Amino acid sequence: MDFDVGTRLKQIREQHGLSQRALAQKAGVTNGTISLIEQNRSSPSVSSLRKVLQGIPMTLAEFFSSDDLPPPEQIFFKNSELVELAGELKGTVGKVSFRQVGDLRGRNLQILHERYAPGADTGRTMLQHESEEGGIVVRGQIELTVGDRKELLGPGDAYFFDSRIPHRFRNVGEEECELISACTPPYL
Amino acid sequence: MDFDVGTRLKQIREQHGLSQRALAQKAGVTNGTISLIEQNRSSPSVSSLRKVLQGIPMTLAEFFSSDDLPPPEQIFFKNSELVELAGELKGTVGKVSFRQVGDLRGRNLQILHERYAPGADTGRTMLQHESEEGGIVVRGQIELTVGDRKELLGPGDAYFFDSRIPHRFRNVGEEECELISACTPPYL
DNA sequence: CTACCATGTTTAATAAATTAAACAACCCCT
DNA sequence: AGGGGTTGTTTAATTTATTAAACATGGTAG
Repeated sequence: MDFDVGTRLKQIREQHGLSQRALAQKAGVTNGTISLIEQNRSSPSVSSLRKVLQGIPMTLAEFFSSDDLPPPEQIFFKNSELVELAGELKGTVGKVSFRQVGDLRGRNLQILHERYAPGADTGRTMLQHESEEGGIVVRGQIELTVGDRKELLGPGDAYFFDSRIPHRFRNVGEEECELISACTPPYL
Repeated sequence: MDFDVGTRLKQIREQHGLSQRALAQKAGVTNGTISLIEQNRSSPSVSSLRKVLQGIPMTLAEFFSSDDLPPPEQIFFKNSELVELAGELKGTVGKVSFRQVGDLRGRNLQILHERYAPGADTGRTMLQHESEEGGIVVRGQIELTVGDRKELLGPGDAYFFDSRIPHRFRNVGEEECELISACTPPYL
């Protein structure tokens, strides 16, 4: 957990086009404080940091959520690629199957049970919400396009991607398609 | 941005079954420090807070991403109670159905596609991970017990609850049960 | 009931963050 | 060139957090 508070603050401040003094005034601290923090020569109290971030403005959660999470490398998962977790669950009785999509270190997720009529199509290409989404196909087939990758997914197949990448769902079959998905943070 | 650091820390510490002294030792600070922070009588420096959280362990981002969501009041959702979102999605073409489980303000979620053989049963009653979980039944029937509430869920029905509440899944039918769930933060 | 061990709280001494003000460097303008 | 304005940095004084140790409470065994 080596979080570089100083560099992070400087980065954010400059991204907002603020000088140390300008930010200091809006935040109600002195410019010296900002300087020392950015050099990591003092570790601000959270109350100070909160004041500083109020001048941005930005929440503490946003500040520390700068683990610019690299987009997961694997996007499409075939049925057999789902990770079975039942074996690692303690206290289970009988035959239980828990199968996980990818190696998620998820964020806020919205669970969706989606159905697509034959020929149905979502033209959604851009998301302002920085979010991730994933899902599992239950019935039928769906053509999923994510960036420059395209895949036809059938029952048991799954997907997981950063939804800032343009994407699209199309039911190219003649059967209704049913899938269950999750999105983080919630799409609506 | 009124983040209650003290209350938050106390909450987390107790959820992990640690005393102030136990946490202090693991973190490399004194018990008095923990006490004062929890009473909001001192605002820790982020370096101190980082040390404390390392004893949990927990990242700063996770710590501040605690918009203490009150446990959702509704636990069981009948098929018809799922919230249809397709109408609010812009740019869709054709017949698309997006149905959401509850009014989630989710956190880190783990997506699971679960199957239960007839008679299968999870005896899991306690979770140390503060987490939420939810899911949708795809096939078969499952008896879900959450705290003092019990419900038999069939295809299309769903659930959503705070998994710190003792809970249990039982397939009481003669058919295999299949459901898709999500858990936040990841269970394993 | 008493002794003991764990818990959280408080207090004076110490260490560290924050301030206020001065310093140095840079750019722009006349 | 030389002001006037800005930038970020530094330094001594002050405020605040942190420590170490004592205090108070609660439960439990003997």
